[in-house]
Amino acid sequence: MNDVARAAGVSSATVSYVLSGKRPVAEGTRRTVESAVAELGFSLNPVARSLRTGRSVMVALIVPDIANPFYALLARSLQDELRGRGYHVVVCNTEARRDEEQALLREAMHQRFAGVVMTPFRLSTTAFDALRGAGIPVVVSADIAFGAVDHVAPDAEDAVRQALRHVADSGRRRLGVVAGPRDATGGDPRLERIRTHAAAVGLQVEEEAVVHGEHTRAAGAEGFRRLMLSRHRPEAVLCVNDVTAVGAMEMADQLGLDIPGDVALVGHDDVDFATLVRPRLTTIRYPAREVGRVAARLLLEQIDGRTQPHTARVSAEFVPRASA
Amino acid sequence: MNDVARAAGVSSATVSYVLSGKRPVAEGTRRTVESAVAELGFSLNPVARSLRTGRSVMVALIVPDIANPFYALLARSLQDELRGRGYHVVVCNTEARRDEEQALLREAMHQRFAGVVMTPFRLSTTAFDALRGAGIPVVVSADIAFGAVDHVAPDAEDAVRQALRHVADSGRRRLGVVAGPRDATGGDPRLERIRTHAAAVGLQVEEEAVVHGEHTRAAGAEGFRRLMLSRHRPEAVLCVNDVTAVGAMEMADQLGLDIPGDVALVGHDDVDFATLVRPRLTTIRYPAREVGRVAARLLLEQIDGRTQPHTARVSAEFVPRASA
DNA sequence: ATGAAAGCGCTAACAA
DNA sequence: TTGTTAGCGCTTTCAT
Repeated sequence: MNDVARAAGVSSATVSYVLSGKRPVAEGTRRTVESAVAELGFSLNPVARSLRTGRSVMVALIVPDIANPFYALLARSLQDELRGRGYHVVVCNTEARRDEEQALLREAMHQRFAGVVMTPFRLSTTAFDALRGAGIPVVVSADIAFGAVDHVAPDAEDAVRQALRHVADSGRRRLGVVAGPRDATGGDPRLERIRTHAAAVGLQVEEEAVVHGEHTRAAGAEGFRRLMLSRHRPEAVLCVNDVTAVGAMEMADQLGLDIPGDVALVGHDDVDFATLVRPRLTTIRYPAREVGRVAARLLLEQIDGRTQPHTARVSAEFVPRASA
Repeated sequence: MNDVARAAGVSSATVSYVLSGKRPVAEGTRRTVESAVAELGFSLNPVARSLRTGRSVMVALIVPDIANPFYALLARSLQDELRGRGYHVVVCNTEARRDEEQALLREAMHQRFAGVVMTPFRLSTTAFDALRGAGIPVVVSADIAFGAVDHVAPDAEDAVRQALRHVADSGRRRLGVVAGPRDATGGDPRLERIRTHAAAVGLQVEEEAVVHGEHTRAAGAEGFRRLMLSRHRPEAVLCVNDVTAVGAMEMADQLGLDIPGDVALVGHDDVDFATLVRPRLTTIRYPAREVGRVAARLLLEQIDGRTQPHTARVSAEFVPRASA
């Protein structure tokens, strides 16, 4: 920057102000500086800037697994929205483990990240206090709220109600659920929602018809197997997300069970491959792209000065296809 | 850091040396400092460190689209390997566009990134000279080499030969190819490999049986459609990757064509959903996880001082399933 | 074995 | 309207 200042015959402060526009600069001076900048191909050093301002240009996206297509699409969307404002997205995988979640949050603080977008699984609901204290904007994308931070929450009541009515209408009674991990923070809201609406349409969700596991293909397969081998085999199974649902499908194949003939199957999320599997997966869509957009919006609002926490609702939607 | 120094009754230099281990420190001093660090919950400011050393702790992963499951898995793998050494992965999407590729490379320089892992598509082969000049480690994951930079290259001759023999053995003669974009740097090596080995097993690849397009589902569908509606409809189609192959599958469905009955289909990559579609996709596996591992290894070697460019070969493998 | 001090490149008070 | 300057927190040379 000093080179530019010298070339333009001004002080480095003036160069800084020309570049940032934070203080009026005489037209002529501005032009001289700008051409010196162009001449020398100069550009600001973001690291020095970060040190001085205490804020970097990196936004952490902290999710269980970027290889899960839901999070991959969320990452893509978030980046598309943030790039225009000059922010970069650092992707971090927690594997839904509490220690990783905490470690990554700490790291985000140390690195003075410009913001954090996270889907926490096992964090305590007060885990973001430190970040907030450090003035780092946070957006949580989850079924439940985590303290007083911005929250992108699904509006899924209608969709789940429709899904369950759809299942009930096909004459099924006994419902099974492949739920999330038992020790996730706040339990499993998707499971609770299913319970609530199941009751309303006369569906039974026995205690032993709920199996818990991680949000992975393997866990989905295993959970589904347990359900199918239980005394009171469910006639319809809802899965906590599409990845587990696909695991369930593969297991059905192995067990020689027909979907939806022998058992109906419903997922959550509507990821890319939901229309690729056969039968096509009936699911409750939670739009990753829009979640990314909304998260970016909330984050930028905070960066721009909003301090009051907001909750934005994103509508889920029932998507009946062939598996139920 | 000054707080720690004061608390321990030493200079900040000593604190720095205790933390970095770059100079011997008396056992007693070390302990005093360490407990002061623990006491105050101190940790180094990575931004200040980056400013001073001229190297940040961020590694850019620059790919066409992180929502493509191949790249998503590559990202995951790269992070798993790099995290232990304290590096973070910044994911950048180019949409395979030259201007984005260049812009992101420039940005990586300005940000003083610790390294760049990239799958370039339309860059000139000298595009990395500037980065190299700035001393920033680069690893390219691509079919072709890009100048004198580290290169993770597929070793695919055997796999492609097997694939084509497999197709030939099933009695097909006319081969179609859904290839990559026409203006990609270095053409389309996958296409060329197919051409070479097709000749060897007596398969014909007519000029009009090659269609070009992006590596997307939509482009795959469109390319496949053109092939199927051409005068000399191919009896087998090879796709540049699995995403396009799945697009082709969907198009086959729409056109009322049976796979592999009416036309055999082979993909590239073996992404997650290759076993999810029906029929299961026959493909040429290119192991994303290992690509990530190898890229990380090469990158770390450079960070640790190697300057001589290396090429690492990763074996592709023919995976016969139901679509061909 | 340890300390003093310069300086990485920038921003923002304060001064003129 | 512009300049001077202090420092952000660290690493590293040089001195002790």
